[in-house]
Amino acid sequence: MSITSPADAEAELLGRTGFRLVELGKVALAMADGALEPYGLTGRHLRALTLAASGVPSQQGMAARSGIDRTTMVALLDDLERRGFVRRRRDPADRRRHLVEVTDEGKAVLHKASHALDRTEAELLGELSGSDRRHLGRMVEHMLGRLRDRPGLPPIDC
Amino acid sequence: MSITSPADAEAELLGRTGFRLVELGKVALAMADGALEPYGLTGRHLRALTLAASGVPSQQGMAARSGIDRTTMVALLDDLERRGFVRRRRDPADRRRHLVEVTDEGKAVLHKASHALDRTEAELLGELSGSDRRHLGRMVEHMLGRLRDRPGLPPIDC
DNA sequence: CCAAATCATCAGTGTGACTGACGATCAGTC
DNA sequence: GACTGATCGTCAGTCACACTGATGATTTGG
Repeated sequence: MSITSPADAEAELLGRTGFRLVELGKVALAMADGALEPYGLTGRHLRALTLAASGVPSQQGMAARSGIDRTTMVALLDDLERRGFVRRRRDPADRRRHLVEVTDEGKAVLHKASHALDRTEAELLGELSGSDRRHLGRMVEHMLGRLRDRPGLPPIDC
Repeated sequence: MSITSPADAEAELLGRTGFRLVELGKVALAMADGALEPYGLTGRHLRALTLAASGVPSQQGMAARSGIDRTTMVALLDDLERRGFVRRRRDPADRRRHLVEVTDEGKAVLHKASHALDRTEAELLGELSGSDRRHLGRMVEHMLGRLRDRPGLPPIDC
């Protein structure tokens, strides 16, 4: 399809499914950040906290795994530590490393944040039926699966 | 559902449809920027160019319509003008305003960019069937329709 | 024991958009 | 016609944010 009238140019750009998906992604991120805000967390903080909870050994390992820059990871963990959600401890087995362990407070906030995200997700998906949600999930999964290790794509650092 | 084991925490976060949608949006944006790059355009340049083509009168009107900051719009149009894609002219009816008109070169690049985005979209949607694509489009549309004028959401400035 | 590699960190840099101000112009009022 | 307030485009300064490159501490392998 080609551009027929000048006034259609905008509609043609904005109407693309790709553009809508970009828009939807931004809205979803904004909603998640909004839901996390009462806990003083951003999406990246949560990502870092989750990585710590999943037992990734070193900070650089967490950075590599998530695509977050290693120096940014330091700052994120600084925040989380200041708030008492994680604790850094030298790895006795390799004293270059810091073991990042989630405190009880960190676990509690992770739990609460998880529920907040559940509510956000419910709001995001709106009145979509169960089968619609499954279908959507499958299609998104399918697209991401094919594209994820496409050359030249930046890592998704959340 | 609650977190059962630490190792599941990451999967639970990353497996959410909301998170996947954020990821897909970022991938889609990166692909679009990649497709536009040969023409020296970014998504925002294209958005500005499209706004100019659709006949929005003033620069500030374009900014307001798109959510792009007014000073950023100046810079975008500076770029586009330097490349000869648009031309600024005082509005004779209101000499405060600049009429932004798309040059023939601008129209040509808009046309080529549109085709590039078509190809990107084909790659993004992959092997989804026609009915899947329609279903996806309807669902995305439905979600965006409900969420778009939700309070507190930032404008989508592309 | 030494060289190279790895880890966490930090200071400096750079990019990108926003804030606030400016001169120019217009619309409405007296 | 002069005055006031609003709007337009622009620019300089600022701010947030993440990245580059370097550093000291530590480990690993020869």
